[in-house]
Amino acid sequence: MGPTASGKTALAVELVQRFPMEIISVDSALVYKGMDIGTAKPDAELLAKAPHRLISFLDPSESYSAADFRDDALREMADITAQGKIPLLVGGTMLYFKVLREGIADLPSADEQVRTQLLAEAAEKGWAALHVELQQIDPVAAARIHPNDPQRLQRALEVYRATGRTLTDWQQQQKAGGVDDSWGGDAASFPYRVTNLAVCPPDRAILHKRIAARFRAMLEQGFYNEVKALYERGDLHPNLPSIRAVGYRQMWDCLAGKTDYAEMEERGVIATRQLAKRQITWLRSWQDLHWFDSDDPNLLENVLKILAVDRILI
RNA sequence: GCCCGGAUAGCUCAGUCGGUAGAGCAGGGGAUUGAAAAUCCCCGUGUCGGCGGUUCAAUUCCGUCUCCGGGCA
Repeated sequence: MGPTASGKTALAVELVQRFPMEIISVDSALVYKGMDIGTAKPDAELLAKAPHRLISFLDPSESYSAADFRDDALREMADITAQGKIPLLVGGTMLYFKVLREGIADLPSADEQVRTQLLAEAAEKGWAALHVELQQIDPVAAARIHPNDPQRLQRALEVYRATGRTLTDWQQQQKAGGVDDSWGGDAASFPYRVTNLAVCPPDRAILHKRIAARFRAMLEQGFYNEVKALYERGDLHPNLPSIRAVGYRQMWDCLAGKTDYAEMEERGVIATRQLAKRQITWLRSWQDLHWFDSDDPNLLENVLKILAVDRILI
């Protein structure tokens, strides 16, 4: 694990070349086809040396979810372990890591019809009114969800309208099932022992420099043309999860003539920094996490020590 | 050289009819259950350009200097 631009891929490639491991990507943007440069996806040469699972299998017009990821990742982990190898989960989408380990409530998936309806109601009455509505049907969720958080409000109401049961109901059922054990998860739901590793520069300023340098490198590698190709398809739009990804959203605005090139670069870098900050917030409260300095010359050696202690590698 | 307009938070600016000031952005902290690279919450003391003057009190008024725009020569 680690924030964006912290060197996760480089470390993973070193590990997978030396040991019987296989990489599973834990990244909500790498899943998309045709989104390579801006997601810092490993290039073909690197993928040949270090294959990644769960990348480049979804069209950018499609949505993916944490629950989808859990299913897919468990399937890949089973496949890798069946071959006598160790799954190496690498990425920066912390919710995916969390859901993989702890499980997720058996909620219905997104319902476009209900969402569209809720959006229309919000446009008419405002989200505050919908928050009041949620307070009446699910006061526990309403207390947790801020009235200004349309995404979560919409979801909580969607679950109720689609199933007649509240979000809180569903989540309590999950807890009763005992799948939220904090370390390894319940054995049936997540039958693995894990070692949690994070790479990150200890100094935020260093991470910021790496982010700016990498965004510039992406532009030099043809990021503009990559997004232009998506833009010109005509069926994609900025409300899709894919196009909302950091960098893509800013480039989209530039292609649409809303911002100029210089502003795109500035905003792209800013959005990346903000993403990194949120990722670090997740990691700070992560249990049993081993931290490593991205720039430590003995990084690999130190990681191997931990893997030995945890008896992942003997 | 002269005239006009600026100079206030890291940036862009608002404001104080004289009682030491606040927005947006950036930045920092936090939340996070089918969109999560998403979505949201909290956090604002800074020689109010320098120096003088008037005043009980000047960032505010006056003078002057410096710098930055723009105009006239």
